[in-house]
Amino acid sequence: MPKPTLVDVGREAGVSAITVSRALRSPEKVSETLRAKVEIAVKKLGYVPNQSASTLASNKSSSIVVMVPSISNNVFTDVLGGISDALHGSRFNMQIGYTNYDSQEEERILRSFLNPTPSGVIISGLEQTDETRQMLENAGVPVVQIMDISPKPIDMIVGFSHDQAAETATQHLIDSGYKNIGFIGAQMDPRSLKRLAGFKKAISDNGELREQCIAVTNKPSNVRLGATLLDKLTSQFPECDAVFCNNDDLSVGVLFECQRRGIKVPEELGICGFNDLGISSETVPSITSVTTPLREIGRLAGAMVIGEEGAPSTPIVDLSYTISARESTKRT
Amino acid sequence: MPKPTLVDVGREAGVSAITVSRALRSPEKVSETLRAKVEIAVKKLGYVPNQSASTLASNKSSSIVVMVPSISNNVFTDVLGGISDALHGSRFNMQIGYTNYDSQEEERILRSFLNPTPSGVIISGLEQTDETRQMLENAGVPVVQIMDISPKPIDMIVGFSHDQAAETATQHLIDSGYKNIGFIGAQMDPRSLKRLAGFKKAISDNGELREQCIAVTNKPSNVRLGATLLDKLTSQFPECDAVFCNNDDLSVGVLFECQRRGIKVPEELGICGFNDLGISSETVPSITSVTTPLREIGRLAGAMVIGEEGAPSTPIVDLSYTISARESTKRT
DNA sequence: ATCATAAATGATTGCGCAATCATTTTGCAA
DNA sequence: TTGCAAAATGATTGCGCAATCATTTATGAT
Repeated sequence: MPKPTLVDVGREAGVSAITVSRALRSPEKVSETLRAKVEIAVKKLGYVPNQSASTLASNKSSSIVVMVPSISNNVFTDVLGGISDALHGSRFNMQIGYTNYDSQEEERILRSFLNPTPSGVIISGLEQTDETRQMLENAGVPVVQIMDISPKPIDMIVGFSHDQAAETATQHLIDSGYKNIGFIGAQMDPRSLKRLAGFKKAISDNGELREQCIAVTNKPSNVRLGATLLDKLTSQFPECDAVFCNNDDLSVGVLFECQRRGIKVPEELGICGFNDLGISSETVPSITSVTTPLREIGRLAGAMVIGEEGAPSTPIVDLSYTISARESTKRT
Repeated sequence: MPKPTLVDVGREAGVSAITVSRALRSPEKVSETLRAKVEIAVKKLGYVPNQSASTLASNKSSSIVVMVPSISNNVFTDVLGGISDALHGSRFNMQIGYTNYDSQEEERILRSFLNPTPSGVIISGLEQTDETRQMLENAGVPVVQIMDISPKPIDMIVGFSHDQAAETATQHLIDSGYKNIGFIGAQMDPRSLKRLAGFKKAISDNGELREQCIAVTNKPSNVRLGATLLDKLTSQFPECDAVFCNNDDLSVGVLFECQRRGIKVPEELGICGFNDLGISSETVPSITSVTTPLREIGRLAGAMVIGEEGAPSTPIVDLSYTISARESTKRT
């Protein structure tokens, strides 16, 4: 038997199709008895609404488009989890696009996702192409940029300042007594570059910035890369006594490499990571990291994009970060 | 201006709407000149096909539904990455559902995802409700179960045997000279239970299985939990000299706890993890783990569900796992 | 009872596209 | 040139639903 339609349900319940539609979409607008009859008919026939037809007829889909650079990056799985939380129980579902850190790809994917128009868009970062921004503005739906912060978002934005977070973390290393601080970074996307900028600012403000204190790569980040980059850093910058890492994969990798090479942490080398992904607090010694509100970003973005009550009333939400000072920077 | 439709493009190109549709969907069926004209018109108007209308008219959507228990579990991000790889460049897109390890929730989500009928379904595990299996069979589309293995899949299946993998890993511990081997597990879903069964079998085959050698919880897994469960295990099973961990989060947590408590690995305690998620090979000492083909599962499932050439020809694909023996079990 | 008003329900139409079938044009052998 | 198959293009229709407007029924004040 073919899938039942609204007409079938109507026939079963002895009412017209449109009444069934109403009973399902706005139960408060139909009488109690009728609502009950419809419910029974729906159950009996196993009726499930056809999304496409609904979207086509009403010209609005119930999906929230989420654009992230990567799925394998733990940072974004946390954010997606937050969005998922916010959308759970609402009538909206999530449609995820992976841009692979490529603005052109982002534009391409988003273009196809915007027809039919979704109910809202959540998009990572500030670096959309002009075309993309144009599309988003024309779409006439709520748009929430996430991860970063800016005074002029496309529509709304929730995130935090990567420069400031990195600057504060670097200052923490300086305050802990380290003199020759290096920077290790992978996957140098725009937010990573901002972290580098924040690092440079803190160093410059406290003395002289030397180019050899920076070891970065554009490869995707992983634990092993932390070891590789520490090698590179210590060979080009032997007097290095602390490292600020772009993210926690790297900082963990650095710690392990220190253990292998017999470098004492925090005495001979201080280590600070970024994002505080859960393992940093568990290693021995535990690793200082910048705790960022990833899940909260997702949750707020979700709430904002669907206009949920309880969502922030301002379109710009600058969340705080905290330095979780741990053993890896505790020089006595 | 409103979004252009096929009719608009047709008018612009001086042809009928249906010809435009054909030019876009099966370019080989229209003349070269016309194809060019249509292409120009499409570019000029910025035409993007309306998915809903297309789906409604053709009664087939171009999405592949993927059901996974959780997004924050690294295991599934790897698998999703593999599926994403397989689908990239094809005309199919991915629609992801999170079941949160709940069969009823899975059934509910899947029901809504099946109308309109997608082009295929990829679903984790074997434990679907009868209703769910029924729905999937009725849908008449390719279904690929993943992660586990079974002689009678709903349609197709790609995975590996969790019992066997765990049994082999436990045997590796026995062969390494450990005498009192414990089991640590979190998030005891059906596959975890199979691993436990494999563990028990290996132990029983080599002596006597004692209940106190097992410490498990249903909480979601994380690194800290490894430490907690090691505490529990060593208090109920003090003579324990090796642990097989349900997954790598736990094994890493166990290693760190050993470092904190001054337990020598691998001399006083051997450690073996599961899934080999990338950090196990980097810790000091490195941790033995069961390397499982997560990304490959995703890639094959993707290829199988879209019937890509290069996909396996058999509906049941039992992938291999390997024991990556590392320092944490190298008793000299 | 009468009427006014609101609440409840129904009929019609079109969203944008693709399936189907109909028609026109092209290529080319005889 | 003619004829005919094959290729190219077009016209019509309906997918399932929701918006809009029309109609019926209930409610209640006088």
